[in-house]
Amino acid sequence: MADKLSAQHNPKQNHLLAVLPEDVLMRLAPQLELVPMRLGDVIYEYAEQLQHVYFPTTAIVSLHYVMENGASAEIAGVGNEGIVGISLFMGGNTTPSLATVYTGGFGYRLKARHLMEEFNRTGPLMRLLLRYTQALMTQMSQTAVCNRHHSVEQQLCRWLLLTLDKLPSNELTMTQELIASMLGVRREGITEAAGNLQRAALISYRRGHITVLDRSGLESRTCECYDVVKKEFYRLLSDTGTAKQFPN
Amino acid sequence: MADKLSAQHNPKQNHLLAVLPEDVLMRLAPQLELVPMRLGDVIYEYAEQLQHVYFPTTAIVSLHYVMENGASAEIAGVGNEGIVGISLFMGGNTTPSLATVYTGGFGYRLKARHLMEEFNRTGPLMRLLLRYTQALMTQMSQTAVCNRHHSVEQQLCRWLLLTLDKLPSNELTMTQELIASMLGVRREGITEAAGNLQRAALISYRRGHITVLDRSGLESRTCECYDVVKKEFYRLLSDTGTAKQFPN
DNA sequence: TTGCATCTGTGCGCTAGCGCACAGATGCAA
DNA sequence: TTGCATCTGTGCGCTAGCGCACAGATGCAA
Repeated sequence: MADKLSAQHNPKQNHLLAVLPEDVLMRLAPQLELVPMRLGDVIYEYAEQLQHVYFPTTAIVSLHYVMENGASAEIAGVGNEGIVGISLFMGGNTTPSLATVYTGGFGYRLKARHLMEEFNRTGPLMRLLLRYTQALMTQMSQTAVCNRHHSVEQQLCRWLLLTLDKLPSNELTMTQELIASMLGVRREGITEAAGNLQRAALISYRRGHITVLDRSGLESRTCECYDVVKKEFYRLLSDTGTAKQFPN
Repeated sequence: MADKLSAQHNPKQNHLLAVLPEDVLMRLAPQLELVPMRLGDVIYEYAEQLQHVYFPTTAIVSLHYVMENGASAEIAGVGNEGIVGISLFMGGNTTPSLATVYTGGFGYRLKARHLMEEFNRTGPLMRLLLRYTQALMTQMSQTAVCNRHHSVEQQLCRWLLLTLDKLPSNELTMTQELIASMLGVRREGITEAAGNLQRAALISYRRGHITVLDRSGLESRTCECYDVVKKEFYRLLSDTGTAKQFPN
């Protein structure tokens, strides 16, 4: 099993780890622990001291806030382009939001202490993580803008595209109910919007599975928010000053 | 004039500068330049290299995004508790959003080079700014949540309270039109909500001026978002590890 | 192979907020 | 002191999205 895993899995499947200079990655590698991240797993919640950070490879994590009345809203998503647990190095150690796995898969986790040792060298890892954090802030900002001004259908398109960008295939495994709770809208609203997209032959879906058929069709149907976020991630993480390119 | 200014103005009116250890502030102080920040001044815009960062003392700045169709939405606000220009030290040097002064006043500006010199010492200033950035992220997140789930009246209350927290008095100088464009809603919506608050004797207003009469009344009328943001700022900036207390 | 939990589809009444239009109030500039 | 730009108030029709209810489809577990 371990052999099989190491054949299939590699820390460089995570883009942040992939762009680190070799010497930094060599120092971290012995501490990186491949772990399954299962649908519904809570990676952290409010007022909880972070013990680890996670570099997802095939899993996707949602950062979201759950209100007193139980309603929720996603703030940002983290997949193979990022890291879960930024409040560790930002200094707050926790946030009012939750991090929950919404697409099961794998990731590499690293003990808080080991991350901070490398971060405190104030070298490439620190610079990379701060740039990543800024990109994440852009995603949060654009979520706020999009929630304010755009239709459920536009938001669904944006969300599908952002999720797709973190996946190797064009199929998402998730129910409409789950998408609705991520976006903070009614399930029926997603049923209707997804129906429109299916009739337009942009996606096809069956119980719990969505396949994107026409990516550029979705792009033309979404709002500008998707593009803003994508460009900002590219800008911030493709020229990291680490003399390595961000995988596209 | 300069004498009068220095009598009235002090870098420690900005809370971030106030909690810095004396030796750090002493190094920065000669480089801090008191500048007026006038209503409508654009502190930075997209794709512009930051030349300075700003520590507002009496001014308030809005970080907002303007859409292709001209509509806008505020992402977060920065007053005497913060700094404008975090993308400088985060490494991105710009953001897709704009920073515009919406309450005129003063602030201290610091050349990018001088800020980075101190930041790169990786001491108390760096730790403080990263914690502040995390608090700002919470504000952005909560803006997203609030935009999704809460009524215009609740949002207005939240916004008034957050703005009030950055001001010395209980009077805000701004038109309903300006508030509407900050929140990204119709001006008529603000007229209606403000009318309700006035009839409830929580505020009184006249053309361009809003006076808050009953702060706790506003607090009981707003959503949980205000409290989340306020507590998080307090938590992150009151225990900075700089052995000084954050002014309340 | 069937049963059943769960997912998706549809309909309906309701309302918050939008866009537009225009009247009246206000207060600064000349 | 007046004129006028600008701010605030109000009304109206419209619609996106909500909450609720329930029917039918699906696909996994036993």
